[in-house]
Amino acid sequence: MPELPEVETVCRGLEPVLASHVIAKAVLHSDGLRKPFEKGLAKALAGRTVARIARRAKYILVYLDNSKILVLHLGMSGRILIEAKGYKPQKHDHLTMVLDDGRVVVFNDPRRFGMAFMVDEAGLENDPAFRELGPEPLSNQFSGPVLAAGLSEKRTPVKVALLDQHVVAGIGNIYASEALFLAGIDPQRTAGSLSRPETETLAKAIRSVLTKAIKAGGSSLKDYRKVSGELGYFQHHFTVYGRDGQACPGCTCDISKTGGILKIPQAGRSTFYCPRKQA
DNA sequence: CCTTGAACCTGCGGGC
DNA sequence: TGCCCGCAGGTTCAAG
Repeated sequence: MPELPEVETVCRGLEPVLASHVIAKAVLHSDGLRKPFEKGLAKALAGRTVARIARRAKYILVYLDNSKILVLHLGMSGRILIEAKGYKPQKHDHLTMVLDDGRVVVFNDPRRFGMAFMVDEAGLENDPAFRELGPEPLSNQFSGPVLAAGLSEKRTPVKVALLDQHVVAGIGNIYASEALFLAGIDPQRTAGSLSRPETETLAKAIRSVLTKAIKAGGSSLKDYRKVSGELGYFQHHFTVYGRDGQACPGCTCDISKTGGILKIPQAGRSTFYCPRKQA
């Protein structure tokens, strides 16, 4: 679920709930996620006021009033829920924060690939998790030439390169396939073999795909919150991801002969593409 | 250095 | 109905 657009949607939903609010109490309900929780994490949060929420790559940054940041990563299965006063922790809840208005922010993650840790605001860019991150694809730090520079020396398939957070930050397995489809580029192409026009097209496709997904998330966020406190969960309509065997939009060929959209393994993960549009 | 593959976890759906 | 298998949107570490 959580790639850049989903994380961005969660951040936008979290902002009005947390910003300017006091974390009255924080409670850990497990030993940790990927790594054990730092000693004193709950204590470090208690009594702090949240200044603002931001996102970097797939990380949620909760800026506190003491120049420290609570960093959250949703991993594969992490969710943030906003629950009403009196909420009782449930299965796979790892961290809950009771706010000054009684509401409870819940970090739930069944697979425990997520993360939650503190970092000093001043040291954010030097933290191992952030130091080597590539450019934000929706910022003006990102462009065709920047993408070209990131891909040029790579011998991996371009799809695999897009998952490398050093090249560009925030793209995951879904949007890598989606962007390459939109750009009309074969995911099996060697990253370094792309021409300048192709990297330009791909950079634009990345921006387009992510922007549209955020827009979809933003609009569905409102609706979803009417029935549940979960932030950023919504059904996307993907063009190729998860649609193997189905017809590719724009293709007029006979699926019974072509097989439609293909699913292939790359670097241990599934890639979806149309061999006719992405040749 | 670069690249690949496995590991980390739980839950779910499909096939038998 | 139940069991077993493969698979899942991410990151990191070891080994080649």
